[in-house]
Amino acid sequence: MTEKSSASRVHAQLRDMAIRFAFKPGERINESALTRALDVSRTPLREALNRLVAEGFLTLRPGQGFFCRALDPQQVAELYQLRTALEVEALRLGLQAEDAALTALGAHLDASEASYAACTDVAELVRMDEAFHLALAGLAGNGELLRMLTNVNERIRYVRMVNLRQLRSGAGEDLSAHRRITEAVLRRDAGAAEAALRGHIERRAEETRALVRLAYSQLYVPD
Amino acid sequence: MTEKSSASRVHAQLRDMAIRFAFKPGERINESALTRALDVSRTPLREALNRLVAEGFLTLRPGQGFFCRALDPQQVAELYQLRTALEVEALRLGLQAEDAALTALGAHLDASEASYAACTDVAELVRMDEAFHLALAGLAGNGELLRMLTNVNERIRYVRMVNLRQLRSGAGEDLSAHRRITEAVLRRDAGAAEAALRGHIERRAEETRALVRLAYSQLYVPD
DNA sequence: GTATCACAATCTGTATACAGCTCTTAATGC
DNA sequence: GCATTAAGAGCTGTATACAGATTGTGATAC
Repeated sequence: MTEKSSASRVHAQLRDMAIRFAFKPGERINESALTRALDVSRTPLREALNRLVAEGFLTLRPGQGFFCRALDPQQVAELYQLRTALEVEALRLGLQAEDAALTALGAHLDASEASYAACTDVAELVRMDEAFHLALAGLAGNGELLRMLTNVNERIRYVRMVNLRQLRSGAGEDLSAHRRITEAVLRRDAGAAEAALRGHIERRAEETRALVRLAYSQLYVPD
Repeated sequence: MTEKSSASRVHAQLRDMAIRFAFKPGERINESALTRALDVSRTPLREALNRLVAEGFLTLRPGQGFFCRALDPQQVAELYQLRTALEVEALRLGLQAEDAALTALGAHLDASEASYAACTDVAELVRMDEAFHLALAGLAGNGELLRMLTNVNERIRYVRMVNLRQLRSGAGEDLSAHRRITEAVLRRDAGAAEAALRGHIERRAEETRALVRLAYSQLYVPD
């Protein structure tokens, strides 16, 4: 069953590790240690690392090797703005989709709403949250846009998990945000849909911004 | 003076080649030939190729190697939509910038308008066009957004050159589009600025779409 | 003339080897 | 005790070697 190449397999593994900050922010990545951990030679390992650099998960300092990306408020804020840009434009485009696609989105929400409210696993929660937003953005039928949005999502997934954990433990989560967006979409009300979506993302961005600023010390929880 | 690593140097060279479609769309890339042409071994070459895959310039078919990206109307349309998404949101954010930054954009336009109208070199024309849009997007102060926009620009630069060449030889170029956008920005008129920018990009996208569809056969001009 | 199959050449993907640089550490001088 | 420095280990970046797969070619059968 090990059909795929070592490089792509290692690339997927390393991306998962980078998403969950298995490498600490700013940390240097030891290639020799990784070859032992992942049981590959340095050639495919470095090919995967180079791809992760291009994807924004790592940086490469010449002569010093690969480092994990930083995790500062500025970077997170920028990525949330990027997410807004992509999702809002995708929404505009998606409103041109045919009725069947829109009602499918509504059905998706109806089906997942209950399990979303009942879910206690934060990772699963984020997965469902991302799934809704990706389904919404998918209405645009733009593969490149979806690819970039997926990349942005992966790069902020960690702080998004912390954000949702906080919301669940605290008081403030607004479970009807997705519903309001979806209803505006079903009405093909572009103004209301865009306002709801933009407000939803920016609210989460603001929460996360405060989180990253104030709680940086406990933001990284080692295994 | 050869300070930088082979891999990054080769990466820059290959990106330039990919931008100008020195590799034909869909063409398979012969690594051995490239090692001779660029005078490096396959290891840094393949590291650079892997980064270009992540950047969207190439694709990698398992067991068959690297291929140049396609050049089909759908792909181009998607990238133009992506450009709209990024630039429009950057404009929204940029309107919050301080006066000095806005007037600097106006000065940039004043300074370049004459040479833009007089310029006959299409490559230089595209460079100036991109420079204006990047300066506009730069007002947002979002490095990640600018990075993605730069990548999108590089991937559509070839068709943009063809588009501008056609506009210059024909009748239709609207040289005042940038001016109208800038004036709305200086007035901090968000609605007018967004409408002008969106209309400008979508007009060019539509021209390019027709171009790619109808003139695909002469779109690729080998050296 | 067309399809099938075998063989050879070529290419991809990976492992390994090695040169040069970087960082650490220990020793020395003050 | 502290800064400086020199030696050593470890690491990065690149070249090369090799196994397996793929593609192209030519022969053969029909």
